[in-house]
Amino acid sequence: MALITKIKAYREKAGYKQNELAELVGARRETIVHLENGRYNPSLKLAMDIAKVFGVTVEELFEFTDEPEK
Amino acid sequence: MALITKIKAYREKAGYKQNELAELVGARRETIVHLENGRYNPSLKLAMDIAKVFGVTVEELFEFTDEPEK
DNA sequence: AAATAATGTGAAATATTTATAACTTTATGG
DNA sequence: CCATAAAGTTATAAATATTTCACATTATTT
Repeated sequence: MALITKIKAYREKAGYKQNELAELVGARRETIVHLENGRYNPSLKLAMDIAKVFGVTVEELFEFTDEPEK
Repeated sequence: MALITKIKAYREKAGYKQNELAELVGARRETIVHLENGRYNPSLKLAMDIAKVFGVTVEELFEFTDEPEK
């Protein structure tokens, strides 16, 4: 399961730094880094909080593909 | 943060037992029980897999309220 | 009413996410 | 170029989700 996300694109479009987005959703900057780079499968709450910041659905922001992680 | 979910309503409408839904999404029956009863904040992957079974969005299926859990 | 199926509970073990912190690398502005 | 900001990495610890298992309760069928 590989995670594809558009967080970085939306974040830059909105003009936020990673640390600003982190603060908006009550997470650490490193967590945002890891998510933008598809490191892991976040909690539903965090995913929804981020989607809400950008006014998009979770489905628009995240997609799982079936490839087993190498 | 309290989690409200419509999993049970959709599951019954679709005619699945808890163990059948669990198998469809590769989880344990007890996990479904706990989710239906709002015990915890699932992973995004699990939430999306369940939503896909019912053909609805994650937002339609799950909602977080701000009340701190008692 | 008895038997069985379905749902619920809770504890212990395991897996995974998230936080924390310290450091590196890359971009950006003076 | 130099200074600083922003982004990325890695390791460890802490928190939380999920599995596993064993049993309890509630519903359903005969």
